[in-house]
Amino acid sequence: MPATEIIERTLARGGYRLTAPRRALLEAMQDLDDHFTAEDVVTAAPEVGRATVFRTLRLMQDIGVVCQVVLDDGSVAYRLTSGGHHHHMVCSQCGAVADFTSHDIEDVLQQLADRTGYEIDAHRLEMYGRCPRCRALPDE
Amino acid sequence: MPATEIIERTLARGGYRLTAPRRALLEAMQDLDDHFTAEDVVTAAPEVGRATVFRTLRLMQDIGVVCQVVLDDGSVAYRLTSGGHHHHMVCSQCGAVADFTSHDIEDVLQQLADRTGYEIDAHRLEMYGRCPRCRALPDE
DNA sequence: ATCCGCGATGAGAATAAGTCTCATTTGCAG
DNA sequence: CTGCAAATGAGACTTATTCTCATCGCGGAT
Ligand SMILES: [Mn+2]
Ligand SMILES: [Mn+2]
Ligand SMILES: [Zn+2]
Ligand SMILES: [Zn+2]
Repeated sequence: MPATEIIERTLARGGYRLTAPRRALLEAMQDLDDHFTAEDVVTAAPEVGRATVFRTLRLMQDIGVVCQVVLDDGSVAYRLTSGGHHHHMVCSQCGAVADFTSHDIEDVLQQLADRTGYEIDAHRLEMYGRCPRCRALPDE
Repeated sequence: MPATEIIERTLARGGYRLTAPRRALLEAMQDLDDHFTAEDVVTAAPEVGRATVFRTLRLMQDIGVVCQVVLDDGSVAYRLTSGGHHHHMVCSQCGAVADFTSHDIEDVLQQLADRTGYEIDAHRLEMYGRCPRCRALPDE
């Protein structure tokens, strides 16, 4: 949950202009669910042009403020992120996404690289299941 | 690299009809690269209807004959698979995809689940980097 | 404070990607 | 062989994303 201010500073640091549309989109994304589609953003910020939404989404990914989540049906959603490498756990019941990091996972991947001769310089791990809260619920 | 025959048996086992279009698409996919888009298949099998290509792609995923690969730009490609749970390593230089399985990874994920209280019933891991062959090449 | 250049924007068209409809075909169980 | 439910395909349709280009406005320089 990155503060608007931090994000704006990140933008500036990258040499990007701090424009009204970018501010508006940022705010819109913060008001949206924990993950959202490009179209959600278009709808949530009708005053901003469609092209700008897509451009901004890409920009924010580049500077690490927004990340992609691959849902279990293969579709992609976006999500504000506090930056840094991490993974996702998507609850199939309530739809919530949680961020995860794990040294163990990174270690195992490094070992895999060593063992196979591949040079892994990025990876993506998405997990699907049920969150503790949903598991605790009575119902089916 | 599953033999056509095995796939056809898998189809039959699932109670699906062994139709000419399905045969044609299967052959087309085998002739394509190690991964391909839906559009690639449409092009490679012009005699088969567009809708059937998409339907068949989904069907083959359902029966485990085709899997999705999430590329590093977030786009999705398809790939014939010998079935079973596995992960991908995508070479950013030559584009080749290799399948991977690792007990260590599965173990670590199970531990993560235990520790966090999440119930993980599926996951997706894609790795990006360079394959041994490309690393061995002289050039930049 | 003002200016100016270039990055950024938006309306809308264009393209890409995937889905739907429904009349016709066809695999295959009986 | 027959009958019929499953499967197909043409092409329209919907949805997603990119492109174009005239105009705008952020922010470094003065
Ligand atoms: Mn990781
Ligand atoms: Mn796995
Ligand atoms: Zn949940
Ligand atoms: Zn390679």
